[in-house]
Amino acid sequence: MKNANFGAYIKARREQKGIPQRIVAHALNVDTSTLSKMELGERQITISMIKPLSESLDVNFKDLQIKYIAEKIMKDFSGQPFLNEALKKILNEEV
Amino acid sequence: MKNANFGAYIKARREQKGIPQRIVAHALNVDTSTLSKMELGERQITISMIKPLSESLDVNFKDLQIKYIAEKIMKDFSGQPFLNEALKKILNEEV
DNA sequence: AACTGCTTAGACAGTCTTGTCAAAAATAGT
DNA sequence: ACTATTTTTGACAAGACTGTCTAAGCAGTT
Repeated sequence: MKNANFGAYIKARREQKGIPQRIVAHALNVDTSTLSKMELGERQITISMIKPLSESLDVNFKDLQIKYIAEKIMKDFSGQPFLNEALKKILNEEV
Repeated sequence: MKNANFGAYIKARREQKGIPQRIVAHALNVDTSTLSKMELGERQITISMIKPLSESLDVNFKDLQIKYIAEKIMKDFSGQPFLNEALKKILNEEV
């Protein structure tokens, strides 16, 4: 897992499809200024934005949510000695 | 994983050992008012506090970190349909 | 009752984060 | 070059959050 930036990924996807910020910003109920900052990592993207993001960008919701969550966790906890054990604990208890 | 509260757990442990807030608060470089609020869930406990917490409370660091991280992740993402897949993704890539 | 130590509550200023606005900068289309 | 559209920037007010201080509440002791 690279220290990838989710905002940059969103931006790349959006440009790939030729969709202007205007469209995506509207789906998120923010203005383009806010979306621009999200893409540049200057504003947080919240978990509740993943659905409208996936829809307005026409990308797979499942993949996007997985990517988002994984990156967020790595951002918060990468380098912690027992991160893996914590993840396993959740997986085991969440049966 | 119950919707357990980490602060409450810390508090229970501390009382179990008969350690006053004064001691733990000093280890964390905060005053007892702040620690009280942490125990009651009115202030955040950060990952960097886990080490001094484990030391001042004489509890196993590994267990405490695992518990802290697992609860934090559940707090942020429980209910998300693809949380498990995101955790597996991290575990697979972090070899 | 008074005293001691422990814990909690409320108020507070300081800091950080948020989304918006207006303007500037960059890009594309003609 | 000009125009229209898109994107970024900086400033800003509003709100949330942090740790501290002070004082209150509580239990035990003398």
